Amino acid sequence: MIELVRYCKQFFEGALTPALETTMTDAQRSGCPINLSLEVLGDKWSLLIIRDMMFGNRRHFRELLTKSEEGISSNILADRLKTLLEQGVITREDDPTHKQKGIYSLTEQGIELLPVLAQMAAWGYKYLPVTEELGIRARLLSEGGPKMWAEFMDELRESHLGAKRRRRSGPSVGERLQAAYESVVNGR
Amino acid sequence: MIELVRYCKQFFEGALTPALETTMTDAQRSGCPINLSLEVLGDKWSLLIIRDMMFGNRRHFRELLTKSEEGISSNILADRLKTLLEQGVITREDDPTHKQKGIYSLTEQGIELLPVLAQMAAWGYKYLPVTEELGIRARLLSEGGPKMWAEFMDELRESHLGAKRRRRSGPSVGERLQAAYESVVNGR
DNA sequence: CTAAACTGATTGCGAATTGCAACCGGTTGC
DNA sequence: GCAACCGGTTGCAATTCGCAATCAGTTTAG
Repeated sequence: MIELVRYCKQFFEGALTPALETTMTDAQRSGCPINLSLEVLGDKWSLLIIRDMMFGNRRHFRELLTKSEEGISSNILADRLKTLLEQGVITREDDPTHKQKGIYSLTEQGIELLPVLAQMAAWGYKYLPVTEELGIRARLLSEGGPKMWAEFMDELRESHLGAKRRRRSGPSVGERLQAAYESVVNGR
Repeated sequence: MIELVRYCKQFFEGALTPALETTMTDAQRSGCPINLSLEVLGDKWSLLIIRDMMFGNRRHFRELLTKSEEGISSNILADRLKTLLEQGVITREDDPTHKQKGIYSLTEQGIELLPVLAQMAAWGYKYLPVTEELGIRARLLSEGGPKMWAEFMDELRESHLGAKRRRRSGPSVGERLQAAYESVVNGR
């Protein structure tokens, strides 16, 4: 793995355009899919940002900053958003209603992180000291299984990618999760 | 969350025994299952160690250290093994054949990280520049689906927990994954 | 029209974490 | 008895993290 880095270095050194150099800064340790995923998402914040975008409908910088349960700081948030943008997990576009606001959206690649989050949530729910309010979504998603995940991903494709979705009867998965959360918060 | 930390600090400060201090170092940021999972596994190495224990049959310190595709350093490995032990993801016992060797095993909690790894591998395989050799396991696991995962987890329960497993016909999932990997390495 | 609040960030700085190499005492195999 | 191997530990430099303060431009309230 280190050999590979050395190889890349001697191969590219001095011959890179600045533009390429900035995109090649990530020296990958191996071509293993788990390792590559961890190099993109393997820290304490990236997946939390994705979580908030998926389940909390946070689409603006300030929303992600202040409505975060864990209290991310602004420089970390800015850095992670930049990385996720570069990796193609999210996109950013200007908000037409406010010249400074940006709207962050999940890409298809980002939406397909839902099963990862769902499995991670199920594991945490089973083995870690999860709060009742914050665990209810994990429980419902786990019970709903891959079928529910697929439905939720379809909803995300609608709200983040603008994809048309065939109409369903009854409340959406997102609405059901939110309602369940609120009913726990309000003491049932 | 920060308030909680401050509260704990003023509550415990100066009144902690050293023993309690070492076990209370982890100040959790929130009771969200995803966050709690990330506080245990949210770094670049922990899940790679689990991966090597699951798919590479690495059970000793030196095996994990030297046969790692990515080249983990010994202090990091020691630190992560300690954390995973404390969190109940793995266990350690003395190797009866060698007074210095320890045998690390996955607990049931650790074995149930397989779906997380499988989803992460599937995502990486789909979206990241995965090597053919190192991607073949991810492809087979993805195609095999939850049924194959469950079978593999049963095999892990046998090799790590000493659980009895009802006999199956044909090669095990572990053997099939290994054979597929080798056939790719040997140029088919 | 002006002041306050809000926008998405950036900067500075101390503290914690990481990565690397060297090293350690004890054990095993030859 | 001696080299190789065992699971780690230590020292140190470099990077990253977390926090608070700050910034320039934008919107809103009075």
